[in-house]
Amino acid sequence: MRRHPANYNTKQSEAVLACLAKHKDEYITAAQIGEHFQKSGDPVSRTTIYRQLERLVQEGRARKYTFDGTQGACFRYAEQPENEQDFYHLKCEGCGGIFHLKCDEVDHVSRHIFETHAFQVNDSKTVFYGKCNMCLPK
Amino acid sequence: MRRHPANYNTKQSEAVLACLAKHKDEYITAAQIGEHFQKSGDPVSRTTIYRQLERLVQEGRARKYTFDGTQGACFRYAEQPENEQDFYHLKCEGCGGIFHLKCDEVDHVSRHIFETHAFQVNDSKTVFYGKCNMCLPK
DNA sequence: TTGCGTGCAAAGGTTTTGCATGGCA
DNA sequence: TGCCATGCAAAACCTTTGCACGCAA
Repeated sequence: MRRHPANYNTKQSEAVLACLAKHKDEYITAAQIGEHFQKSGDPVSRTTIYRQLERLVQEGRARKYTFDGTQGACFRYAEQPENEQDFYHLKCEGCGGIFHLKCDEVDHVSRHIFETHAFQVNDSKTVFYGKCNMCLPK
Repeated sequence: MRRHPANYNTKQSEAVLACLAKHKDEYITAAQIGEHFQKSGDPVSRTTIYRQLERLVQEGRARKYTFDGTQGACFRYAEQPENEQDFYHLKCEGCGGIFHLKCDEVDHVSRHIFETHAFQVNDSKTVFYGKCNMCLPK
């Protein structure tokens, strides 16, 4: 039988996805997902978490990011937006927060870069580093 | 005696900086710097490389980046541009190449994000992920 | 002697892989 | 039986830290 994504899942697969959904837009790490399961009284091995995350990314149900972190580089994961819409990311170097940006002006620049500089921007992965409102001096 | 940056350097410090200069705009890793010294017949310990890189970044003579890599997250380093100018980065997800972008339109968006979305963009760290000319389908 | 750069070794992280087990069709 | 998800342990990385040594002021 040809498996469809919909029934290709196991308990842990769904659990990992549910965890990403619960921590919507938080861009959690594999370790954090592990802690989540630990607390919920149903621990899942780190290995399984990584394998499920990899699968979810392959299936287009999760996204993998490499944001600049304070303690070192590591991968972070988030749910794939349901409507497939793309948005830019603002990463605050002060508080570490990650914000979404949906903005026509940026879309315009994205097109401009493609037309003028022959580079096709993948909006959802693009990251503007900087300082958020709260972290700006004064 | 108060040391000045100019005479605060040792052989390895200069060597690391020279290596960054030699691999200009390549955004090399600590490991690659190590290989560079290995090949040149004058090996330097990994520890020293990291320490010199940290110092160079502190002194504003090098920049530290966290680019999304294929084989995992790690830090990459590059010379600080002599004229202190900032530019955006285009990271090709196909070939892994990193390109510089100096563009008024992007500068404009940078200001727009600050004025409208209250987020101050650090231009030199901002990364547009996507596909370069060579890697675009067709 | 004092300060500091250096390098070895070890530690602390994250992520991946090998292998045996167990569930389910 | 056969497939495959699971989990333990170990490996492979990257980066940082502790400690002792040696050079130069």
